[in-house]
Amino acid sequence: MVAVPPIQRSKSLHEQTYQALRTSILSGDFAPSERLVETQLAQQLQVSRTPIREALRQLQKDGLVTSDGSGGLQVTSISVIDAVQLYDCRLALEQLSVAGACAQATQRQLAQLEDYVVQAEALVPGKSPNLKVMQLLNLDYGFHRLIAESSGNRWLVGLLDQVFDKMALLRVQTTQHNPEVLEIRIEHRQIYQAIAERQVDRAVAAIRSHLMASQARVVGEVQQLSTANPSSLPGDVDLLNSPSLEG
Amino acid sequence: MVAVPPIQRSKSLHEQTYQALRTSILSGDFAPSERLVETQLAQQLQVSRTPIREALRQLQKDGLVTSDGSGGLQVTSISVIDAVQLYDCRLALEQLSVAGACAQATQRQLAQLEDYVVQAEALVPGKSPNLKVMQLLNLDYGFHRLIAESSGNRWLVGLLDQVFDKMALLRVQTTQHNPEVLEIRIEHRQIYQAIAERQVDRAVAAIRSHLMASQARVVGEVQQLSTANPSSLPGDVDLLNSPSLEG
DNA sequence: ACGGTGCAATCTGCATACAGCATACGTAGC
DNA sequence: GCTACGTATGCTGTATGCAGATTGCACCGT
Repeated sequence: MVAVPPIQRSKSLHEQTYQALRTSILSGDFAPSERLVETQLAQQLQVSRTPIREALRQLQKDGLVTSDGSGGLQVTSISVIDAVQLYDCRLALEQLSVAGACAQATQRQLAQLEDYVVQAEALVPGKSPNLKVMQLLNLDYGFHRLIAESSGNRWLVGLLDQVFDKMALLRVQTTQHNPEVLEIRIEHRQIYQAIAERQVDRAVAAIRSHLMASQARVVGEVQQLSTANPSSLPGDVDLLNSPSLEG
Repeated sequence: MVAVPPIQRSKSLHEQTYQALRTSILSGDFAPSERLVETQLAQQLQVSRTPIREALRQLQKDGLVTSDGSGGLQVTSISVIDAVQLYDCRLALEQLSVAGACAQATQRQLAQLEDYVVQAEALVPGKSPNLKVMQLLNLDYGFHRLIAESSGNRWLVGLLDQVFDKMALLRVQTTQHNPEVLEIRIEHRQIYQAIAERQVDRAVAAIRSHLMASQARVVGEVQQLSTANPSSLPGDVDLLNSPSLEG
């Protein structure tokens, strides 16, 4: 009996549809408040409405699409308030994440984490700034997600993924490209070093200051953007009453 | 123009189906590892397979049902390890929850919180212990959920709900009824008082000790149950390597 | 010109039909 | 008797058809 690898079975259409729509949404391929019409999507993706509907239900659970009152669906719109609250959730979860990673990360995972840090640091400044920022944000996502995985807490990874998705959505809806984001490379190295040395307190402190700085960057940028172009974004109110990242 | 109230429109079948199945699952109406067959469910609920499928996709996203390898779905089975990890997530989130509630809870919400505490304390010991524990656990759920709502963080509520669902699932799968759970009434009052007095540090400390105690109760009970009846539950391993509620 | 009514187009919700696949069972060959 | 193959049954995945609802528009009346 020779070792015959199992044939690659293409995933179900509703799964592929889900991935395709999710990617499109997170790439900003849909205009804000554009209605997602099943028949149109079905025609574009060349499938029937049935897998489309199932994919849309999943996206709805993800919070990436929202019912618009009477049956219709549209891409969820993330406000500044949402961003602040999402960062609060993210900080709460990622503190657990780094603590778990300090205790549980394997050598292999630590090496991968360092690789993310090094890759980000190696991004040459010559390139087009936007592309560079894009790549940096991808590395940022991978770094944080790997920390969560390293904690060994399967549920934590799932919860954080949901938060990440919505933050990515905010990003495409505001097209952030603040040059200050380059700072995260320094912050990432500090987080990595603390984890690699298994120093829980330092790691928690590092992730906290990283996320608080990120939150401030995002809020600042979005508010600047919404004052330059008023009424283009929801939730443009003062944030001073929020508990925002305390504790 | 007299005020005519809008007619009550019954929700869509897939929504009703979702609610019905969710309730059934969290009530333990399905045998562990029993396969959920679309056609059977459709026949029982007297609807076609289409709304059933949409409801099942949602439940899958909720983590309440899981694919069993080849297309089939079954109720998710929660192990002791999962319980520990879920409590870790829950603690991370609920610390944010109480901190937010300290800052944001309205007088009305505080009154409702106190009502939960009082109702729990008033549960007469005469009743059948199981019924009493059941009622207490319902009050427990309402108490914690209202704290999350009081924080004003809409995403936090959603994330916590997901955690609560899985813990409820664990409960029905292990039929916990540890008499020690009566302790939570004392712990709840302490949490409530700290929130009512807007003392963030005390509230965070109170929720932490409450959840750590709950985690210990649940783990102890499940492990006792699994040693009494070995191999009836998954994940019966030592937990000493887990980061478990540190930080 | 303006408001209201009726109609047409479009979309969602649901049911059903059909095809492919997995599993279980029975049967034939050894 | 045991293994291996063929077959039958049941379930999932997908497409499609139909009914009800919503929206936009045109037409009519004032």
